[in-house]
Amino acid sequence: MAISSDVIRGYNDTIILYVLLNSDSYGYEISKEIRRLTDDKYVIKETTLYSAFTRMERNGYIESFEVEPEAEGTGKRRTYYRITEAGRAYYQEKCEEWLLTKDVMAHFILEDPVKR
Amino acid sequence: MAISSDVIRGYNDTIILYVLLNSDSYGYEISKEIRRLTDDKYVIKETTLYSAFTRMERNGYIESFEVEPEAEGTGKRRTYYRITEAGRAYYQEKCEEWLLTKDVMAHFILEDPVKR
DNA sequence: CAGACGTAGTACGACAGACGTGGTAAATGA
DNA sequence: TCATTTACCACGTCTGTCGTACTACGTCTG
Repeated sequence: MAISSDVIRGYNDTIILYVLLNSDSYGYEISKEIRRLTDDKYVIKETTLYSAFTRMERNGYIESFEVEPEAEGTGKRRTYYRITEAGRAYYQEKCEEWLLTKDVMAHFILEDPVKR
Repeated sequence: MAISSDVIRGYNDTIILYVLLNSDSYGYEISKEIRRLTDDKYVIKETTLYSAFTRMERNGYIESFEVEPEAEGTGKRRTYYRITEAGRAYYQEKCEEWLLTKDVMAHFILEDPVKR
């Protein structure tokens, strides 16, 4: 079963910010990193990714900067993103909210130990 | 912190179906039950609840029946809902999906043991 | 007995995140 | 040479959620 994206709705931002926590990155790389981390269990859609960038930059959670391919053979021009202080704070908040959500949902989920 | 509803987006149906698993119920009662189970941590909005009913009935996950206040002093007319077989199957699916989602999200959440 | 509050439900419209479709363009590999 | 990978973007649609507003009955309290 693939994860329907609506499940994660509202958490794509959190996922992207997590990737940016330790190093600046750009769309395509972030997308690959998410696939890598989840063993392809979650594949973010391109349009979702780029619209998240727009939204988060508008909200001040990330900043962008263009990187031209100075060295030859480094591919095309890229738009890098850097997480801001506000972004880090927002990430923290969303983590706490997630933990709360997990607790709440636990009341409504019957796990089937036989099936797992 | 209150749970922003968008977090749970797509899982309100699951939550409602859980309440209906063991007994038929109606809007107002289901709403109270959700609050009770979560210690008021999650309060479903009225409009969200009733639009979920419409959607789920359309999809065949629940069936409705009217109950008139036969005995005097039992309040107003109520619309009861009953979960269908398709609804039970859907609930099971969503549970499995939730477990998968939890696993995926775990990669992107840093828990702060100090703060908890 | 008036008004507040709890019970029970509905209509309508707006918003926002996710995503489908389709496109540009350069670099790489077979 | 031609497909594939890399890299990004515009536009429009869909859908779940929610704000606002409304109806209507019963009960409790001052």
